[in-house]
Amino acid sequence: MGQRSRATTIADVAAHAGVSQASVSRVLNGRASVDPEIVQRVQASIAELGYRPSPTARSLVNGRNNTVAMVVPDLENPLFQGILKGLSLAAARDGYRVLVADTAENVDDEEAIALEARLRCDALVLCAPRMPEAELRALVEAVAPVVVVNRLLPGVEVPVVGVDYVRGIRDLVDHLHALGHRRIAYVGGPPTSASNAERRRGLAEALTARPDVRIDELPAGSRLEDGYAASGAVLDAHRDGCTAVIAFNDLVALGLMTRLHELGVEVPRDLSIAGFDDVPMAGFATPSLTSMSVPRGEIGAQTWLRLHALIEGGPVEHSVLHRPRLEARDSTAAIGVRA
Amino acid sequence: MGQRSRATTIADVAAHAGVSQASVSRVLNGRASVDPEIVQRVQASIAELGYRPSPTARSLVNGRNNTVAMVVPDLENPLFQGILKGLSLAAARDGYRVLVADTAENVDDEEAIALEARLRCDALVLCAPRMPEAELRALVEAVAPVVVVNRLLPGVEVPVVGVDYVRGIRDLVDHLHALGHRRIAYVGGPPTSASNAERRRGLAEALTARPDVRIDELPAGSRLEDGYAASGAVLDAHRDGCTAVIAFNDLVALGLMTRLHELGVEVPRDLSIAGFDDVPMAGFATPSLTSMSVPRGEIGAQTWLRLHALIEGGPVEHSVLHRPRLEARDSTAAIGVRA
DNA sequence: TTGCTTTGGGAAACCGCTTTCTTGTCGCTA
DNA sequence: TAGCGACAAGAAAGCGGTTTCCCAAAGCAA
Repeated sequence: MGQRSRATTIADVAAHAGVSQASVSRVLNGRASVDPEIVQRVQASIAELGYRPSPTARSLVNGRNNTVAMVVPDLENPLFQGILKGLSLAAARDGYRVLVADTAENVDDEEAIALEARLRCDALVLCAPRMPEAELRALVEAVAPVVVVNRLLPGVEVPVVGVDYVRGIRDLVDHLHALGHRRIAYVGGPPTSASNAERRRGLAEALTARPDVRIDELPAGSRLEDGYAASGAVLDAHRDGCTAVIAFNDLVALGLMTRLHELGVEVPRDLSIAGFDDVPMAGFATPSLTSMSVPRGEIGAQTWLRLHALIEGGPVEHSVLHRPRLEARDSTAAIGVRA
Repeated sequence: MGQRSRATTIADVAAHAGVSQASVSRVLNGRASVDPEIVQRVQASIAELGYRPSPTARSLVNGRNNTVAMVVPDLENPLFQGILKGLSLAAARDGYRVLVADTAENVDDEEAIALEARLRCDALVLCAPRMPEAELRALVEAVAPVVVVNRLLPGVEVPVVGVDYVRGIRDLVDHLHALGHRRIAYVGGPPTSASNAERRRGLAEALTARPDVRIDELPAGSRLEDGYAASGAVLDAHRDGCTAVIAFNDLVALGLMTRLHELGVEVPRDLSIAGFDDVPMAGFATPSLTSMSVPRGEIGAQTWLRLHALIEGGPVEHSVLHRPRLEARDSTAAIGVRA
């Protein structure tokens, strides 16, 4: 690419070394047995001319890029960042690069962006796609090889890597239950979020397993502001008997705690609060926030593993859901005297 | 790319429409005057066959990719994430995609990664490169067109987009000075960080401008843990007369505040604390954290502006340093009774 | 020595486009 | 009616590699 003045090509090298292009190519790719003397000459010429093969030309003939694209709804989401980092590092080890495509939460653009990205890459990672399930099924069909992250897609021949939110939430409810809590408020995430739906399924399962628990659902969102704004509803629930809160994620939990602190509600004495994701800040909140830890980088690495296998046509490792790990900290405590 | 079974090519379209490849290409690119009837036929064939031109083949002949790479020391750094997001959205508007290359803070790999990335792209963004200045100068020469972010490079023909840390720190010192603080502790960042050096220059300038101020430098780092761990040194400085702290960034400030809270030091009554970067959490800390706000997305957008101009060979907008905006919050207050 | 199989390496085809070059057709003027 | 210029569209030449195909030389057995 680019406007460097006439980069040296394989033809230049061939001429300089007095051999054919084919031989240079063979040397370059370590093909067949080439006369050691020719290898020498070619390598010398390459070094002298500072020759670097054009990846584009190679792509054209090889039909592959050594590039994959990650399509993501919002690059600023810490979860996706961690996944991107893990993916990009793992891919780099295999000589692949990662292209990012931010759909800016624009559901209608998702498909077009994915298709376009696929044209430039050997494979795709669809990160938490927002589109309706039917469309998604058609899309993954069209853009294979592809790995879907953080969105379940039952009965489809596509590896899915994600978080077992159902299990995570159940574990979290168990934790609170063990602390004596029976009335729990769930401060929910964006209504369109698939992972929010998973969390709610977890709540439903937990209810079935523990009939003595009651859960109040309060709508909120996914950001600090949303948690902050949900404080009113939470306090209502509290007055109504809730002793613990599960927030959609840590940001919501932190925002909520901030507001509760302002209002003089003491956590965990008056109210236990738990988040999800275990963002770095969770351990540094006051009080430190109980959360479910999600291995972000690991998810990225696992994603690459599957994508790579798919690209190489090797055996496809199957889907995997990472079970979040409970990080019990100070924001949840045994139920005690109520304010 | 990819293993789809023999994608349709321009030749297929030409055959199907009964015209030459050249005509199809002309239709595709809106070139010259083509018989409207042929345009019709070609477009019909394209639609019917579901033809999409190969970006790779186009790249080969056009000598460009419509892709740029962003080389970054650590994708998990919130600052770089914001820049990446801004860059990628702005570039997308012009039909460009962004490739990410994480050097994992590995200084020795930076050059190789940058050169390799440049081979696949039309241009490069070097984000806070860690390498020594001499090498960097040689590198930017080699990989042009390039824009450097968050690292000053005086006297070089390369656009630099960044943050005016010097000015930001001076403004912050002014803020504290206005509140009556004269003894300030600076909890510094990583020794190799160029932006840390800039901040220190800001401190030096502030001292010159305000001879009545004294600043104690304490080494720390860039993360929550580093701030947490720096509490001992900060308390020493406090006992020694410091009434305010400027932290390398918000994470350090937040980590420090967490520890101080644990130790019963009250902010801002006993000690004023200010951070830098204005991460989302800053406004939600307890007390809310005074910080210098940096327009992350805007930096990304500005970077694209320059890169695009460079690629197109248009007039190069020159370097720009964004002056951080003071977000005065509750963690800094007028000097008062000391604990 | 002859004849056959290896084997190394060059010529050329090809990947899927864009663009130049060339040809053929049409319309116009003399 | 012949002749010239415009112009639309096809043929073909790249872009920079890889790979097939083929030939010449070498190695070996008979």
